[in-house]
Amino acid sequence: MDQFQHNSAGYLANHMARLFAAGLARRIQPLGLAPAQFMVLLELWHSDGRTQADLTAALDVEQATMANTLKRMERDGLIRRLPSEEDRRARLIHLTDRARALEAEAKAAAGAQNAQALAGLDEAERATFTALMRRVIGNMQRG
Amino acid sequence: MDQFQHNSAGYLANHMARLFAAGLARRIQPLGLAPAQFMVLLELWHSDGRTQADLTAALDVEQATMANTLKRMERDGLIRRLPSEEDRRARLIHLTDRARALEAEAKAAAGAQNAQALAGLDEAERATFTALMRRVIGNMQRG
DNA sequence: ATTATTTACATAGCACGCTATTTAATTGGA
DNA sequence: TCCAATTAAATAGCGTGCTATGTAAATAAT
Repeated sequence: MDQFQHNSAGYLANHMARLFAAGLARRIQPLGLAPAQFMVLLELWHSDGRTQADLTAALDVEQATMANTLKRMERDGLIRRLPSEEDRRARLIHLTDRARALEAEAKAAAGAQNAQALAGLDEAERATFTALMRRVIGNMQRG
Repeated sequence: MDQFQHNSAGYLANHMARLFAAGLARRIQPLGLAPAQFMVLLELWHSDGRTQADLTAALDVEQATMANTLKRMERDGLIRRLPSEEDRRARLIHLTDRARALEAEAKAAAGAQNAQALAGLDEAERATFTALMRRVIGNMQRG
């Protein structure tokens, strides 16, 4: 039936994620940021000077995905990589002044996107929604 | 805080959609299909011989995205494009025998992925979940 | 009828996700 | 100690999403 795709959780999840990404992209583009860069910045604003492996684990993406995102962030002047003292294979990721200066505005933009997405949902509905997403994520992670 | 990204609806939506896509990809790969191709096939199994513009609207992606997906599907022997009689700009998309033969197996694979994702959710929870996703999608579409 | 606009599709170029492979450094075991 | 296994990161190649442009056909407006 025609409803199969539009009713399936998988289709809705994909559609919803695309709309989230597009909305966030539109809002942070004036700051010179892309969505995946913003996620890395969230981690680094929280604690700077981490390894690529640490960021990879924190955001649950593949190592190669993170490596490419960091390459673009370095190109764009958002991070610098300094050799680690303890492990000569690793390079620690450090925010630039430019990236540090973007924190408030970027977080506000992301907050606005979340607010728009969740408009009309009361606190209980928001809690239910995120709890259900977490359960579904858990189901797919083990398996 | 560390919880910002992992608790935000946007992060969860992105994560969930990636897990859905990865699970579906793994399940339909033995059939020689990729996720976006499967979505197009769902539309064509339902009604064949449509225009690219029609498929674009049905799946709510950009025209260029659909054009590229259809190019790969043609390359992979899933579709053929026949000139439209009424409009010489348009080419109607037709399933090949190979694509037609994959319907049952591919739908079963997608159903299994959805079942895994929604395991442990009763009917009411599933209904709540999809209803909430639809509301959130609606919020982001208008604006 | 001619011109302007719209429509259908293709293409270029980019972001970001993935798998698979390679290189270099570190760690562990014989 | 020396060799094997592991670990950190880079790179290649691809799928799928996007915006921006270009081209040809169809439609609308003058």
